[in-house]
Amino acid sequence: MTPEAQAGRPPRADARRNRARVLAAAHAAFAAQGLAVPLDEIARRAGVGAGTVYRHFPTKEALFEAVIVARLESLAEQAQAALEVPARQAGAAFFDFLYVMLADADSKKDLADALAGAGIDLRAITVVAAARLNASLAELLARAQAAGAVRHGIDASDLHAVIVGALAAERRRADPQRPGRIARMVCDALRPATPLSR
Amino acid sequence: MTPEAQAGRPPRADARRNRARVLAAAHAAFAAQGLAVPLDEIARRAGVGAGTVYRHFPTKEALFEAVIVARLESLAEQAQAALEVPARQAGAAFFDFLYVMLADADSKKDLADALAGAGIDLRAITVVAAARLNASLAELLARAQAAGAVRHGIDASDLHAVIVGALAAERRRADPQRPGRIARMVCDALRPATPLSR
DNA sequence: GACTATACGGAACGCGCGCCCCGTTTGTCG
DNA sequence: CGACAAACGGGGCGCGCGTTCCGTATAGTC
Repeated sequence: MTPEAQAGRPPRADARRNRARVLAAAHAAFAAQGLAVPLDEIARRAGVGAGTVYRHFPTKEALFEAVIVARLESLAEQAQAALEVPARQAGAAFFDFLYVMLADADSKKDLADALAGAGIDLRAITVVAAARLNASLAELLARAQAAGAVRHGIDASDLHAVIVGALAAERRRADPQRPGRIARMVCDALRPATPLSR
Repeated sequence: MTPEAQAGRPPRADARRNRARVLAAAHAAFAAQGLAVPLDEIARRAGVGAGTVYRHFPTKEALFEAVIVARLESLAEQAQAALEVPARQAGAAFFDFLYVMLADADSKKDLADALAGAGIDLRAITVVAAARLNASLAELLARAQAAGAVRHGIDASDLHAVIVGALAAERRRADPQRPGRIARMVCDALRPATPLSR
């Protein structure tokens, strides 16, 4: 349609800088307090006015989506990378990634809220990012099961549910001394029963 | 102080009935939608006016607390009952109660929210009820461990975290076809490793 | 250094919801 | 059946927060 319009001219330097600041502040604020955080506080943290936030993101939900999509895409990339291992290491790759995912989201309210769909209806973009992550996750799971490292009888949706649960559990305790304790239990739950593995 | 005042005369019949209605409606509403549900909707569901709700419960949070305390006390009673078994059945008693607890809270948002402390600061009464439940739970766990039915190396706080997580996971999927699937996985995670038990 | 489009900040608006008030209804007791 | 207190209900107030608007500041350009 209007190629010059959709390309536009590059945004001003301070605009780019402020956009980045807002995203970072929103990431921190959402992670710490979930969706409940007032938008004014995000603006304050970013050192900008409320109006500036709205020029970059049309709505608060859009801002939240942007933060979540960024995190989901980061996770999806790592999952993709985990698929690049030989079949024999499929089990290790699966569990390693699970640890990464749970550790990344440790004490972060936003991802858990988003995955749990707490109150908000996820928009198309978010769904796309989540779908990519889920696809990789399902593939990792299937390969780990084929390699005998993960029990049969569970599917991707079970895995998804368990991950959401583990996220909620980890964030609940917020125990910096022993991070990943829940993650270890979950991983044990996924493994086929073996003679005492510890 | 004023014994006639604190005893008072028995409340009117319709007052008792309406109080019960409000509690039931609040239970359903909170379970279905969490804290987010507007108070007017609870009143509407109960078939009363908003003013009536406030005459029985001074604040929305108090109403929420009343609902939660009722559920916690019910669970605490069942946990207490589960302690009445011989030591040899400690493992079964523990897992049975875990199933009850997870099943009871299946697809109920309120309990999970309350246990997770989502946004609200729990008041003294709630804490008392939760403490009683936790004490019984810890005792059940200890006995099950002593009986060799549950692995060592986890404590009551681990258990608590896992339960919160499982609640979140169960409520996420809301799959009426296969209830308790997460619960089964969690129970497997708690058991000491054994030759394939399924 | 001046000019313009772009971006900024924060005051102002509207809405939703928790909470309160008061005219009306209803249960209870003589 | 009549009278009085207890309880009801829903309209209204105030606040918090998402969103918008516009006067001001500043990056980019000649």
